[in-house]
Amino acid sequence: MVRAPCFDKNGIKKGAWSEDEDNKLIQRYGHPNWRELPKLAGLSRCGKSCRLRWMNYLRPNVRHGNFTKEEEDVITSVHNKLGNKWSKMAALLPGRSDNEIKNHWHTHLKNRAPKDQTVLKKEQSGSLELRDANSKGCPLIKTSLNTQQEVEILLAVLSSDLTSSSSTSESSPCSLSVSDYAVPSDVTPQISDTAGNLWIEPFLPDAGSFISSSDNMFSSLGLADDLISQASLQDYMIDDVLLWSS
DNA sequence: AAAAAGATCAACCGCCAAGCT
DNA sequence: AAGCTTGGCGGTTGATCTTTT
Repeated sequence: MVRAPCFDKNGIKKGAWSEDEDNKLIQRYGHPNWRELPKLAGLSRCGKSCRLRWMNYLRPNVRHGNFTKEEEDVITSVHNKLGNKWSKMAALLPGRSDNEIKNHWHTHLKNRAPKDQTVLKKEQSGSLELRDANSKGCPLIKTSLNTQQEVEILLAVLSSDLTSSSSTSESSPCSLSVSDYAVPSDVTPQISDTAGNLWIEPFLPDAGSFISSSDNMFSSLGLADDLISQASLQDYMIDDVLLWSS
């Protein structure tokens, strides 16, 4: 299930690694420069290929095989909050490589998402929607895109809430991601509901568990403290919300 | 039994940020 | 300040394996 070995025009070998190559790489590991390492080890590989082979298969304590339920829970949880941050997931799962986690997500976990989950959808106009996947009607939330920071707050709040609510019910967490949203920096934030109230109002400061359990997430997004405070959540029911941008 | 379709996963590719010159 | 090098990350590919028809 690997690519057949071959050589490119520069004489660099590509494709599956042989046992002999693995041994040479292991013997030379520790050199501070990945690009120099293959020369010293007598390998016809590029530095990147050596690094990848080492990180995914040859480094000590690397694990392969079935993922445990706990590992899958970690992956699902991080994915719900941060999207495709495979390296962050790998940091939380000793012995697992980002590549393996990524593969496992695409082949096993991704398809387990329920059909009635709430999903975000990027609109052609650049607006942002939150809607039930089965609903053909109005989106739960629809807003003009604002600053990248505003979008990240929106996604962070929604994904965290839906994830936390899933722990007390049978429903599964929804999948949210900020990766697809490029937001013009000069657009004035405008998130409001049909009555013209600021969208953030349902999330007025509340020193509840939401904030304390989400500090790391917000910190990782680089959000200022006052914005984190604004993003706190109280009695938020996703199905009750219908917000439109003006 | 054979062909087709789907699933798996190792490895490659391009982009980006940080560090160095 | 600008350009270059390097390591790291996430998306994608493609060969092989497994299941279905």
